[in-house]
Amino acid sequence: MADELFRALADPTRRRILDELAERGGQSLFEICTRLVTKHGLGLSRQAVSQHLAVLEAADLVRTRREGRYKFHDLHAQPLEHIVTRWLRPSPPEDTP
Amino acid sequence: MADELFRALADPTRRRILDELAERGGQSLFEICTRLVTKHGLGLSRQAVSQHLAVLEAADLVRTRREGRYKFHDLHAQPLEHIVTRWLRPSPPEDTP
DNA sequence: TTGATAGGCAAGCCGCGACTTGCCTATGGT
DNA sequence: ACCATAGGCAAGTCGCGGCTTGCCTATCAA
Repeated sequence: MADELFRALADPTRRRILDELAERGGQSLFEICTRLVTKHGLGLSRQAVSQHLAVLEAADLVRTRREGRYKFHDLHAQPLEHIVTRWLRPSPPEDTP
Repeated sequence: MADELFRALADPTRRRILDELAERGGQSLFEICTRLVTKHGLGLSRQAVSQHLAVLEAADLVRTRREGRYKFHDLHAQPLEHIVTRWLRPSPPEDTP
């Protein structure tokens, strides 16, 4: 669980996606894709973004809802609390690699 | 800067090292090495740990001080605050189903 | 129904990161 | 002086992760 969280955060593109969803929730795959290209100047394919979103969803950092042929993505920052409670406030370690 | 921070946190062994230094600061390379092997049951060489510490030091998550032929390592959790201020602060906490 | 749109699946390429191996420097005890 | 200890450096192996390519399914509008 913590493994997937930190793995998801390891990639700079995925962090950009989190930034995007933080400032504007409920975006579809194509919205995120075009915004990353235009606003952030990143050149990546739709599938690349799709795979990034899958990793973020596996880490529970992004929640999705389907409506018709659209799939909307929302940021879910709560798992980040674990990082704070692990080292910023001393607490027993909990990792299972 | 943020790049090195998240890259450092991506590896489970490095997280273990942070846990170790959190519960007992000022350890040398060999101390960390033996503790990881005995307490956590990890099998890694001295050089592996040394390289991990270098990554953690580059991310400013570990501060070191030399004394004679010893090099002591201490946890420096302050960079983790950036994670909180990046996604946790801007958006208030959500529901937890 | 047809075509366009939104998204998914799977195989493959490729570079980076984790780890090892071998050798080197330096400090300190005796 | 000698040798053990503490650590560093560099090259090499190897698997995994990011990305592409190609094709497939599903939904909606005309």
